[in-house]
Amino acid sequence: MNQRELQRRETRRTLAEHALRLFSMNGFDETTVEEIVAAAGVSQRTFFLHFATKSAAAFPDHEERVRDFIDRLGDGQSVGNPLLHLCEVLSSGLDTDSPTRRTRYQLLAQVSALRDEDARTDRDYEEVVAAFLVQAWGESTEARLRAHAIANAALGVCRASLIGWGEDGIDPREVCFEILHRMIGSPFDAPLHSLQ
Amino acid sequence: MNQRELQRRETRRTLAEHALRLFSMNGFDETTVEEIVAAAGVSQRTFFLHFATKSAAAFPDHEERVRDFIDRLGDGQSVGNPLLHLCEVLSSGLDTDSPTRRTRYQLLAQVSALRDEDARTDRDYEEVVAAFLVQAWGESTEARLRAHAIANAALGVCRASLIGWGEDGIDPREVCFEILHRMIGSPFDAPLHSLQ
DNA sequence: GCGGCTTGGTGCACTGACTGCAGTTAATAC
DNA sequence: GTATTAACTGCAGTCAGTGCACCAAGCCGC
Repeated sequence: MNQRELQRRETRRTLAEHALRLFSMNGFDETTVEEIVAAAGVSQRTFFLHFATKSAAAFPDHEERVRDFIDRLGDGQSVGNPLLHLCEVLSSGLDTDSPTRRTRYQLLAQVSALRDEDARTDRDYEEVVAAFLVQAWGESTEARLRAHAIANAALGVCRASLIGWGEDGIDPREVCFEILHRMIGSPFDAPLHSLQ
Repeated sequence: MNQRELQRRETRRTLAEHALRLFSMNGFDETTVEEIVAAAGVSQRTFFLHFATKSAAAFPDHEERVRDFIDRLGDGQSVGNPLLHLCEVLSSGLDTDSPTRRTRYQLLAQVSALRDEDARTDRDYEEVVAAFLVQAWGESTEARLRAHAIANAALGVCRASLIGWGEDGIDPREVCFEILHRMIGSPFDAPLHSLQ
C-alpha cells in the first residue's frame, strides 16, 4: 500500500465519518454536502470524487463488502445445496459488532433517502446472488428469472432484519437465518417444475 | 366527480403520458422536467404539484393501486390462511393488460433511477402487507419483524417477476405465484418457533 | 537527485431537480 | 351574487451533482 492510496483511504474515511455524524446529529435532509466537506476539511469536489451521491457516504464500505460477499459465497457449482449455502452466507454476513454499523441502521429506520440508498446497494448483491444461483442451476431465461426473484426475496429478509436491528435491537442473524431457511432452504428441495 | 377533479386528473394523466413517452423515447436522464411540462403544456410548478419527483411520474397510478391492494387483501383475521391469501392477492395483482404498464417495466429494466423509484413504491406495499400479517399473527416485536421480512421477500419476488416481464416477456403471474407459494405458502404452516 | 508522468485533490462555472411564496383565475358553496 | 376554495402559475432561490482546466505531490526510470 503506497502513500497515495493511504491518503486516499484516509480522506474517504474522514468524509464518511463526518457524514454519518452529521446525519445522525442534525438529520439527513438538514445536512448539506457543504457542511460535510467543511467538517472534513476538503473541497466539495473531492466529496463527489469519493461518493457518487450524498447518501452513498453512509455506506462507505459497500464495494468492499460486496467483494467479501462474493468470496464467501464461492461458486454455485462447487457447493452441495446452493440455497442452503446462500442462507448461511447471507445470515452470517450480518455482523453486529461495529457501533458505526448500528448507528447506520438506526438512521436507516428513520431516513427514507437512506433506505433508498440501502435498497440500491442491495441491487449489487442481487446481481451476485442471481449469478451464483444461475451458475448452480444452469443458464436459462426461467432460471435467471427465478434466481432474481429468490435473490430479491432473500435480500429483502436481510434488509428487514437489519432495519429491525436498528429499530428494536433484535439480533438480525438468528431471525434472518430462520426465515431464510424456511423460505428458501427447503421449499426448493423439490425441483422447480420447469427447471431441469 | 366535479369539474375541478376532472381537470386535475386530466392534467395528471397528460403529464404522466408525456413523461413516459419522453423517457422511453429519449432516455430518463436525457429528459428534463422542463421538456415534459413543455410537451404537456403546463408550468414546471404544476408538475411538482402532481408528482413529488421526476421519477414518480412513471408511476402515476401508484396510490390508487395501493388502495386497491388494501381492499383486495382484506383484513388479516378474517382469512383462513393469511400467507396463502397473500400469495394469491399479490400474484393476481400483477396485471399484464395495459401496454403502458409493459412500457414502464421495460424501461425499469434499463433505468436505475426508475428501479429506485419502484423499490420506493414497494415500501408502501411493504407497510400494508406487514400490517396485514401482524393483524393475523397478533402484535409483538418479533411478529412485526417477521412480517416485515416476509413482506420484503414477497414483494421482491413480485418486483423481479415484473422486471422479468419487461425484459423477457415472461408472464409474471405464474412464476410469481409458484415461487411465492413455495416460499411462504407452506413453509410457515408449522408455526414460527417463538410465534405462539 | 532529476525530469516526466500519474493521480488525488481543487476552483469554478454550470445544469437541473425541487421548494417557498405570493399571486391569478375559474369552479363551487352558500 | 358574493365568498371561498383549489388548480395552476411565475419567480427567485437552494442544493446535489458534473465537466473541465488546473495544481501539487508522489512515483518511476534514469
